[in-house]
Amino acid sequence: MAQTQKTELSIPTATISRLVTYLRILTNLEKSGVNRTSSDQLAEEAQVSAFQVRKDLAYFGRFGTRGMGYTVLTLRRELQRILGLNRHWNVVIIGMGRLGQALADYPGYKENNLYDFNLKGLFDIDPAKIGMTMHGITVSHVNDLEQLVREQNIDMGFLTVPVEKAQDAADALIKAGIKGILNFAPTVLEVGEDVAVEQVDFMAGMKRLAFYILNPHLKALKEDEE
Amino acid sequence: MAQTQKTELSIPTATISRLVTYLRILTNLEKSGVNRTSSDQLAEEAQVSAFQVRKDLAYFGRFGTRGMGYTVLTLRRELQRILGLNRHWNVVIIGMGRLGQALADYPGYKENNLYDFNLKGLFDIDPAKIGMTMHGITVSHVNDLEQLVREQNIDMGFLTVPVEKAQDAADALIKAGIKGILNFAPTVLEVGEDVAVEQVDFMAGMKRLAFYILNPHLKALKEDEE
DNA sequence: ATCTGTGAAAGCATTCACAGCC
DNA sequence: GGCTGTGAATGCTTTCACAGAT
Repeated sequence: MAQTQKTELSIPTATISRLVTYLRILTNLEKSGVNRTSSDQLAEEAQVSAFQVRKDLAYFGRFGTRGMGYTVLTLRRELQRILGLNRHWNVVIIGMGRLGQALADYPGYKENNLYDFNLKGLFDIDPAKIGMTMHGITVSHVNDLEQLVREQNIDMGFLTVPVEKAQDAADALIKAGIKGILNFAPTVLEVGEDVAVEQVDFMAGMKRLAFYILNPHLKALKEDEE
Repeated sequence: MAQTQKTELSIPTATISRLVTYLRILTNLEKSGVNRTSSDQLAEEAQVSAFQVRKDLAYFGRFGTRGMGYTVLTLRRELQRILGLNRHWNVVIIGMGRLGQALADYPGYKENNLYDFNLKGLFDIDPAKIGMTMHGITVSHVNDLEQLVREQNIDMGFLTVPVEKAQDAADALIKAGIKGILNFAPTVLEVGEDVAVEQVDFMAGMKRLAFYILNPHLKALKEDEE
């Protein structure tokens, strides 16, 4: 039982990735002072078809004017809302090795009215790291995770621990009540179906790239736009 | 003309991503001293269906024995060969900011007989950076890229420049003869169809994650594995 | 005339069922 | 009996063609 209940309308995951791209393009257009755009223009910048742009938007509503196109400001705001980027997101990092430290130092988590991710906690299990202050935040033991998540309403966790500890760390995040994990460890996490995981793995990207360099014809199933 | 010529057999891009995952699982099994495995075991570890594992492998040949399963060593070697990871890959980094430096420092580009990516050059256009030595390699001006690519047979480039310079840098890589780009800049590169691009963008991952946390039912189109 | 929004068709990827081999 | 390999069926995503709005 509980077979694939189609809740309302299933949206392709590829659509969500493209919405992120469209939002970026709209932001750039807005910064350049452009007021109106079209599915054609968005399609060209995102290198997809104009059909695709319109279909992607149609999953969420009607945002344009026939014969006229889209208002950049309006569509930008709508995509921001759809993606949930019109509110604050509270984030913790678990695993304060090189990568965790680099992410704690990253300057780009806020962009004016576009998105606002707030680093609220840093965690590790290594006694040598606990108590250190990085980027104004003191590193705590993973045991204290649950308390912080409750008190500060944490939304997502970055998982930057060594691969052999990734599942344990994920379990700790989930037990603490976190609903989304950005997983930098090269492993497939087991999580319940109420927890979202996005994978970030540049080595996997390199390996796919190696394949596609060796097999260029497999990428050539594309055409000239126009 | 030149419409979608189906060259031999088009392989889903998702299949390539999964092959990378299967290879990692096989490597771990091998390290643990396991000799034989099955599509069921691989499926469980990769969190896909056993059908999927067999179909993915079937695009490339027959690697198992009916009734018996797969030999870990053999299948690991085959996947390595299919993905092109049984040879050396020569890599350059273009853009020696924080991220470029972190990637130059990364210790994991070789793993025994599993893969071997060699950093052969570091490039920038900032006079302040050119001449500096990082990780034993001197940073050169992008103008010298073409010569190095020819002399050293460079296969791929990591693009770690600011987003507004990404297309120019990609053009320089392509002009120099590089066939694959690992793009860390948040932009869709325009490249010819004989150049492969893989995107690495953790901020985009965060934004998708925000959407899926807000819309958990869209991920719930899955089932219990038995 | 122009460009969006959308049902229908086509094209892909996944799932299935079972034939084939150990 | 057990587990792979694979054509056929299903289901999902993209493409298309055109109706609808300005």
